[in-house]
Amino acid sequence: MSSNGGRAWKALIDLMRSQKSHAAARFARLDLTMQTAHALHVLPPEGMTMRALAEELSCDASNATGVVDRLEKRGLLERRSDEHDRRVKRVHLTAAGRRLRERAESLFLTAPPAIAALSTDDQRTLRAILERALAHAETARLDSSA
Amino acid sequence: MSSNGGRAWKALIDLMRSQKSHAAARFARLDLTMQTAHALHVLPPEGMTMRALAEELSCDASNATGVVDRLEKRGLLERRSDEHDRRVKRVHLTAAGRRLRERAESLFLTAPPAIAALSTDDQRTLRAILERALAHAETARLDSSA
DNA sequence: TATTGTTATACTCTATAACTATA
DNA sequence: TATAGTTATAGAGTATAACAATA
Repeated sequence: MSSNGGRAWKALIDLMRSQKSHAAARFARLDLTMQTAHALHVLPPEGMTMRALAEELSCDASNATGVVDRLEKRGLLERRSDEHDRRVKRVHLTAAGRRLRERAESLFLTAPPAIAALSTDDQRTLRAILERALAHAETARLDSSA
Repeated sequence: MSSNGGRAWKALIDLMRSQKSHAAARFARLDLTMQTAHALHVLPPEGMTMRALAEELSCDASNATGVVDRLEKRGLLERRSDEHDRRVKRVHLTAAGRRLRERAESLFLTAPPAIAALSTDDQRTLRAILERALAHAETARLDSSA
């Protein structure tokens, strides 16, 4: 037999696979991919270094350059050189970027049919368990970078 | 405030994002990507048409050609022309493909640390709820293709 | 005419290595 | 020397359009 954890993981993979194109299509209407949408999502008002953004996007720094290039070309964000360390560039959302982010935020929080069809109880329980799993993931991430 | 369903969806996206490279790295040790691993996973003993495989992979038929090309080049599967309809090609796993699939299967069922760290109760509940969500997704899929 | 599979094309994501300009 | 960011490159996933062979 297989463990519940293993089966849960398999179900998680299958569910994401079945929902992925649906989710991507919704972001595509804003001319965003999951990755560019996430970049808008995590950029704080005070900006963020390229390095930190790459970390947030779970990708190599060279890929963050491309993501920022595409968004900067559309005027959604801008690079500013750091005054104290001229190697560093901080990325800031523009007004247009903040407006688009508002619209993207609601998509992250709109459950697709497969989730919306669950009972209220299931939805609440699912949320609670996934947030506990995320907390474990975050703890592990911090431990490994220490 | 946001709905639990919306929050659950957001947590699902975040969790998959944080686990994706970890999962991909495990399949990479078998020289498989998530997509090629899934192709091996779904191929039945009697083979499958390119069309049906593309449907299973949730991608365009032209992309299935590429996936099958890569696996065929490694001798993991083979294309056979259908006898009754010569437009159709059926894809079959080879012996080597079946052996590799065995090894890949266990990876699909091995929970990453973030899931394994959950309590036994949480793991069982998570599995049950996700499988219900998957059932909803499957129902919707069948309805839309009817 | 419609369908199956393929090719051609273009864009995005991903990783690695090499480079630059700073520190 | 080490670090921040970039460029170059290559492989993979994705979608659309056009095509040949077959039905």
